[in-house]
Amino acid sequence: MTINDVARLAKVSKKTISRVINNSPLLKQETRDRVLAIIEEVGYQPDPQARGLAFGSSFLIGLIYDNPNAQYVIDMQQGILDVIRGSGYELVVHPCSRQHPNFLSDIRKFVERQRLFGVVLPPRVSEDEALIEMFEAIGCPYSRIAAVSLDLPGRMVVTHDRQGAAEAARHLADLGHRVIGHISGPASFRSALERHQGVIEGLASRGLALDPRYYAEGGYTFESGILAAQTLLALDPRPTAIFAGNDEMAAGVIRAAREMGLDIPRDLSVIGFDDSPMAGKVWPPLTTVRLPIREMGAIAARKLLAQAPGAVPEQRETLVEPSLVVRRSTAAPLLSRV
Amino acid sequence: MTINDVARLAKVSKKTISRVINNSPLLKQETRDRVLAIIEEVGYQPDPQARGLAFGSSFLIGLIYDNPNAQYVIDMQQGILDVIRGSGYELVVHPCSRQHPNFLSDIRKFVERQRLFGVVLPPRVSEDEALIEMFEAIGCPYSRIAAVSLDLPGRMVVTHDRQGAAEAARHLADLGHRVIGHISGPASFRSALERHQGVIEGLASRGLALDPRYYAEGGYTFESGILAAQTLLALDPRPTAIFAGNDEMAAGVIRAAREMGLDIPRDLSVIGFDDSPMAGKVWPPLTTVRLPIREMGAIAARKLLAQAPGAVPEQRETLVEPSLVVRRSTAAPLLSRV
DNA sequence: CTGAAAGCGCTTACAG
DNA sequence: CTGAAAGCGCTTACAG
Repeated sequence: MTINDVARLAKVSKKTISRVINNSPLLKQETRDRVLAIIEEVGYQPDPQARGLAFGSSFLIGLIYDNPNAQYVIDMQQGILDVIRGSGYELVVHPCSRQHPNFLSDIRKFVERQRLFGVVLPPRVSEDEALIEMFEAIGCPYSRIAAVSLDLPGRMVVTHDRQGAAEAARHLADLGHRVIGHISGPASFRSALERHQGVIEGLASRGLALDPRYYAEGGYTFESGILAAQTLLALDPRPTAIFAGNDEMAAGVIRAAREMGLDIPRDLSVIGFDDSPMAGKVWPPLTTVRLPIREMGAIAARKLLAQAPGAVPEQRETLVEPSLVVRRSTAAPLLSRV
Repeated sequence: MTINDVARLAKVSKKTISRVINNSPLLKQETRDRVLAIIEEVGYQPDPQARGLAFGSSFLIGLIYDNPNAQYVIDMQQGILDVIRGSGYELVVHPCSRQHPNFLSDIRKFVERQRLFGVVLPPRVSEDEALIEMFEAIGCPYSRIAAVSLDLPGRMVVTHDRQGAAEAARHLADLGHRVIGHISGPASFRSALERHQGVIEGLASRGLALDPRYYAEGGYTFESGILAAQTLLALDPRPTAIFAGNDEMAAGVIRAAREMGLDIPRDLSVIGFDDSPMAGKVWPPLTTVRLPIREMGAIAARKLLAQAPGAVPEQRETLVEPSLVVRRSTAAPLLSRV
C-alpha cells in the first residue's frame, strides 16, 4: 500500500495525498477528510524512508549518552518515546565514551549517515562544547539537558540540581546536624558543581557553613563514595551527616560507615541524589533527591520536535524542579537526641 | 557526496560503486580496491535511507522489550550495538506492554512502517507466541532470548537459567542448609519455571527435596519478595536459606528478614538472580547468579544479521551459561556452625 | 486548491 | 566483469 494506491482509490493525484500526510494548509477540508478516511480504511502508512530520502532528513531521533546510570537512560528513552509516539519519528540509541579518540568523528558520522532529524543530549555529553560546536557546524538540531543554562532557551532543559541539594542540606540542618560532610561528583560535571553550590547555599540559609575539610570530590561511583567517606568519617569531630552527590556514592558512604561500626541513621545520616532503583531497597532506605527523568526526556523531545521546519519554535527554557524524598537514612544526630 | 560523485571520481558507473558497497563477488579486485580507496579518501557513506528504499527493507534493528530491569535492557542494547557497529545498521528501541490492548498491532505497525530489518526479543516478549506468529506472518526476521529452546536453532539464544539456579541450590546445600525456601517469579515466565526446576534438581543432586510448603510464587518485584518471605519465614521450622528468583525479590527477602530481626547471613542465607547493580551495594552484598546480558545481546544480534539475504545462516542454537557470584549473604546455617 | 514532471540516492533486472 | 534503464515511495518546484 503506497501513496499511489491511495491516490488511485481517492481519485486524486499523489501530490494531494502528500499534502494530507504533511498537513498542508492549502487543501480543501472536504478533500482532506475524504483522503484521511481512505488512509484510515486501508491502513496506509507513509514510508519514512521514502519521505526521508525526499526530505533530505530522516525521521530518526538520536539519544546520545555516556551516562552509566541505566535507570536514568531507560527513563529518558521512555520520556522521549512518550512524545514521539504516533508522530512517525523513532528513537535510535547511541551510547558513547568521551574518552574514545574518535568520540567526535564517530558521532558525526552517525548523525550524517543516518541524516538524523536531531539529537537529545543528557549530561554529561550535553556539557561538551566541542560536541555542540560540531552539531552547529553540520546543522543538526539538538536539545540539551543540564544543571545550568548553556544554550538558547528553546534548546535547554535545565534541572535545578542546586535547589535539590539545598533542600537536602536544609533537611539535615533542620534535623539538628551541625557537622555535615559533602561528597561531590567530579568537578568536570556541572551537576556536581551545582549540587555542591546548593549544599553551601542550603546550609547558609540556616546560618551554617560547609567546612572545606568536610568536603571531598568523588567520582559518582560506589567505590569513590567509600573512599571519600573513609576520609570524612576519620575527621574529628566526626560528621553526623553526609550528603553524597548521587545514590551510588551514598551507598558507598553507607558501606564505609557500616564497616566502621556506625549505625545509620543513629550515628550518621546519609542523603543521596537520583532516587535510583536501589535507593528504596537498601537498608536503611535512602533519603535522596529525585529528578523526573522521564518527564525531562519528554520535554527535551518536544523541544527538539519544535525545531522541525514547519513547527512553532520553543522560546522558553524549561526549569525542572527536583524533590526531596525522605526515607530512613536521615534522622536527628545522636547528641541532640540525648 | 553521493554514489554519483564517487562514480565520477572513479570513472566507473554508479552500479560498480554499488557493487563495492554490497560486497558483490563479481568484481575485479583491482576495481574494488581503487573504488574503496576513493570512498575512503572522500569519506563517502552510502545513504541507508536510499539503500533501504531500493532494498525494500531498512537498516534498522528493533529491540522490543517489556523488561522492567533497566540494567538488563541497557546491557542488551550495548551488546547489540557492539555487533552492529560499523555494519551500517542502527538500533531502534521499542518498549511495550503486553497488557496493552493494541500490543500486537502497535508492534506490527512499528515493524511494517519502518520496514525493520529485524527484531531482537528478550524475555518476556520472546515467549509470546502470538507475537512470534505475527512476525512470521509479515516475514520479519527475529532472534529470541529465552530460558528454554522455543524456535529454530538459528533464532535462539538459550540461557541456562536452570543450571544457574541448580548451582545456587547446591551452594546452599553444600553450606549445610537443609530447610531451604524458594520464591519464584510468575509461572507465566519461562525463566521462573526453569529456575524453579533448577532449584529442585540442584537440591536433588544433594539428596534434598524442595518441600512445597517452602515454595512461593512471587512477581519478580521487591514487594512480592517481602510478602513471600513473610510467609516462608513464618514457617516452622523456619528456613535457614531462601533462593529468590531475582535480585529484586532477594532484596525484599532481606528487608522482610531484617524487619523480623533476623541477621543475614547468620539467621538466613539469601541468594538472588541477575547480579543487578544493587546486588553488590546492599548489605550484606548479595550472593546471586549472573547472566552475561551484553554478550547475549551480541549473540542475538549476530543471529539476526545472519538472516540477511546474502549472509550465511546460523544453524546452531547458542546456550549461555550463568555463573554463581558468591558474596556475603550466604553462609553456613547457625545450627551447623554451633 | 490540485496536478504532471523531475528528483532524492540507491538497487534490481537486464544487457553486453 | 561492467553499464544504461527503470524503479523503490516519497517530496520539491513549477504550473495552472
